[in-house]
Amino acid sequence: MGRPPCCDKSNVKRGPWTDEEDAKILAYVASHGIGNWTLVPQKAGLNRCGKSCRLRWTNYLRPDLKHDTFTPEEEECILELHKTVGSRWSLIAKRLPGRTDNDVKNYWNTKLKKKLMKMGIDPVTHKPFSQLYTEYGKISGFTNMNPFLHTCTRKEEPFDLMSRNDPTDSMAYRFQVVSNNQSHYYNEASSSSNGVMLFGSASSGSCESSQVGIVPCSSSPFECNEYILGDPLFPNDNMDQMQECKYMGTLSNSDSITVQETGTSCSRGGGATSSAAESFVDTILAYDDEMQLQFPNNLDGIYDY
DNA sequence: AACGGAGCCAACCGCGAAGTC
DNA sequence: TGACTTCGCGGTTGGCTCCGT
Repeated sequence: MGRPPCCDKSNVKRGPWTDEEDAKILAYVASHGIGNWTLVPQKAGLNRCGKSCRLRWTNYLRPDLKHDTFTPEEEECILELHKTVGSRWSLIAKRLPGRTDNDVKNYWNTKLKKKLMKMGIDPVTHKPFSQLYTEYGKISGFTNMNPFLHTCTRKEEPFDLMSRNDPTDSMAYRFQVVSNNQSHYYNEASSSSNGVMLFGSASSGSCESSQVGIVPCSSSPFECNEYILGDPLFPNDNMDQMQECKYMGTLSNSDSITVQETGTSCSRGGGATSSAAESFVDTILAYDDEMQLQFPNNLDGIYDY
């Protein structure tokens, strides 16, 4: 059973708002203030969905909104914030008085994204394409791997990311991709519309300390292996192995994060990781085979990789 | 003048979170 | 506690305008 519609969509007006409708909302808000939006159409005498009324108010009619073009300072601010939080438009808009998330989103999609691309900068990672190709090459076997790995290990476990002023208002996600010899961890900057994940930055889970370019994270440390431990597909013996190797990420002064080893016993060498990765892949494939046998009709062709 | 493509932006959609009973 | 309602968000779409041919 789906969620019931907020209103009878066949009987409400849609599309562009008229001056008269705008005036009714403005008059209603002026006398009643902002409250239950589902009641607004009825009380204001509008044949519109309440959600539509709210949107019209928040994106266009609010008296504190700016309707002029973005200034270079605002543009700079958007770029900087997007570099940090990705496409969390409402977060970015909160830092720009008079701008809505819709404004920022549209401005990004129509102007800034293209501008960055013309400059040879990836609008997702904010890194030069040349640098991305280099990094991409380092993750050998990335494209040859089972594509399931690119998406299945997304850990829907938000962690506090950056937000230098307000540590509570920003969340991001990390990904684990097990490649040939290493586990790679990524902060999600955004995901593309076709479902292919795009990675904001990478930190290596190798046993060597490394300095990697990365979107700035909060000062609160994290442990990479915690994301693997909760994975039901990951064999227990390998989990134990992973547990031995702990890394701590901390924010340095610059826009980078230092990943360093904090565990006392890091027994995992390249071979061990490779074996862990292979076991992981094998487990998934075995699980997949089992599913195929159980539901041959449902899975036929869907996971054709 | 007519047409088509690109750019732009307001509005819509669907989902998850938060709130209420 | 769980069902239901409302809100807020990010992604997407529809349609208008501009511009080149």
